[in-house]
Amino acid sequence: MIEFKLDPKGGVPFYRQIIDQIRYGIATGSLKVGEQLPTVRSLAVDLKVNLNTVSKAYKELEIQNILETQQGTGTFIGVSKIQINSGERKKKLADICSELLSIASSYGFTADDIIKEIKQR
Amino acid sequence: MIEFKLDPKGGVPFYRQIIDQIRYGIATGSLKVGEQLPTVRSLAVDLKVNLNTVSKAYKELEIQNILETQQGTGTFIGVSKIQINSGERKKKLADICSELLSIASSYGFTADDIIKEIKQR
DNA sequence: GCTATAGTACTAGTTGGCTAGTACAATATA
DNA sequence: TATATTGTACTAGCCAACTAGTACTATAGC
Repeated sequence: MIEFKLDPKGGVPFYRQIIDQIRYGIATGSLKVGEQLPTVRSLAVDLKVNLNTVSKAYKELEIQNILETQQGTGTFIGVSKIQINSGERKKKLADICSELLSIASSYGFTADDIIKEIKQR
Repeated sequence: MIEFKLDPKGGVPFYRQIIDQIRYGIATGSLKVGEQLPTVRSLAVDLKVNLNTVSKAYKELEIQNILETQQGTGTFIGVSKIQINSGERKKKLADICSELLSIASSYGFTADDIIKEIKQR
């Protein structure tokens, strides 16, 4: 189970906040494989947003093979990728690093700068 | 000097592409301190965009203390921050790393994962 | 001072992302 | 099979980001 919360400020869209919280829940173990998520309607009511907003979040996570949905039944944490497919996982990490490294380099920072900074934490 | 180029595809706004290219030019040494940039008009004609688009890029870089503009004279690479103000530089690096860490952690990656990935390059 | 050249300001149109309203379709279960 | 429950599809409105058009202001240099 997991407690959802939305922050209207900060500019992060609602559907993305939902996505992040589910991802984080899975990553930290609060959400387990096979567990059922709240229905789009109940979560929508709970968070006081439209059910399409919740639906959009679920849908995106389903595309990423993280959730599995069955009309009439509900939405569940998928057995599939996040823990299993280490190939895709590696690629994702590589993507994230590439993105941020290119930003950093446009500011004149090197990979070493970043590593040093991260290690300090 | 530097050769500007815009990519209409990819979704990166024109003004941001201009910013990135100037930053990159400074970081790599193609643009030197005190050097004059193309005028907003000439660069606008060159890139086939509105002069306001170029102006927006220059203005943003001026706010960041990277460029210095003088109405009637032109726009120049500033002597100031990018090389000198190491305080702001440090903060920028910290920001970038925070961003990187938070995105990565939402995917379940740790700081060590990131460091490993970056070192491989 | 006059004029060319440089940046600035104001306005407006377009577009895409986000959210909501509402109707539809599929499944479970009694 | 009837009905409740679940996800889906389609449409529309809002808003911010982006770009452009056009007029204005400041400086250089003759």
